[in-house]
Amino acid sequence: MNLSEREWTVLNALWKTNGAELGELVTALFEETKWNRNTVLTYLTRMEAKGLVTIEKEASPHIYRATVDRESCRKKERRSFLNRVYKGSAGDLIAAFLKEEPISKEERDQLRKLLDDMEV
Amino acid sequence: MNLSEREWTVLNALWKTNGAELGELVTALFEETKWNRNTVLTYLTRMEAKGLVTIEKEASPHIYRATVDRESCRKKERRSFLNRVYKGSAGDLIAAFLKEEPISKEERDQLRKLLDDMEV
DNA sequence: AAATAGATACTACATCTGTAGGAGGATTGA
DNA sequence: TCAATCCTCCTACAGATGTAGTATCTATTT
Repeated sequence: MNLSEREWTVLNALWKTNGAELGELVTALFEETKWNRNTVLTYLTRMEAKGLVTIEKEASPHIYRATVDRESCRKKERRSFLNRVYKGSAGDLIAAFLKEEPISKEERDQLRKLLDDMEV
Repeated sequence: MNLSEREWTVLNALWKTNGAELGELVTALFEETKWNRNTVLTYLTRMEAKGLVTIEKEASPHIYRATVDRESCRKKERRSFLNRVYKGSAGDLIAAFLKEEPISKEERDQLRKLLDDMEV
């Protein structure tokens, strides 16, 4: 299954920590989202049921951690985005981001290098 | 609101036409999705309620058209994807696609040109 | 010990999504 | 003209999502 918007938000918070208590997560998320504490708890519980999160229940307070890793979630999301929105045309996709988003000099050089490495 | 996966599928079909009848859409979508005719109709109806589609009801059979244009939908989706998955880091996003997706020589040249044009 | 603040569990509820089924009118091909 | 198709409308229903409220238990602070 694809992650929902909110699940991404929760996971982004979890990935910053190496296991966190509810209170920490609530605080960390509050600024961005204004979520109620129980809202966060509901997300965590549901995400545990889906296998996205583990809850260490022996600890008190419980410790919450992501069980999925960021890069593989990103990868799935890239696939989905590419096919859904660009019908698989990565060139168009990249060009659109390039035109629209500010990219630093260093990043540009790095991207050029990636392109050049493909010329073999 | 973001478009759902299925809404993208329907819109992709609509954008290929310049107004289509239900039967045409059902046929066009069937190969990819195997959707039941009424499923398609439900999507179209709901999408009309959301303002994504217009239904020309004077015509019989009705004519269905997208009211949103592809590029602006793509743009919204890019924003959403970039922030959700890459927290705004376009460089990382582009690098990931570059590394992973096959890009033709022509596209590479075009992307290089885009990069070079930014060097001013 | 009583009040307070956190944490957890359980429940709730409106929407949105995905996926049709059935009824009834319109069209058309035999 | 009668059956076979389409088309549109209306209804349904389960599961996912977004967002908490309540009740309870447990440390902690006064």
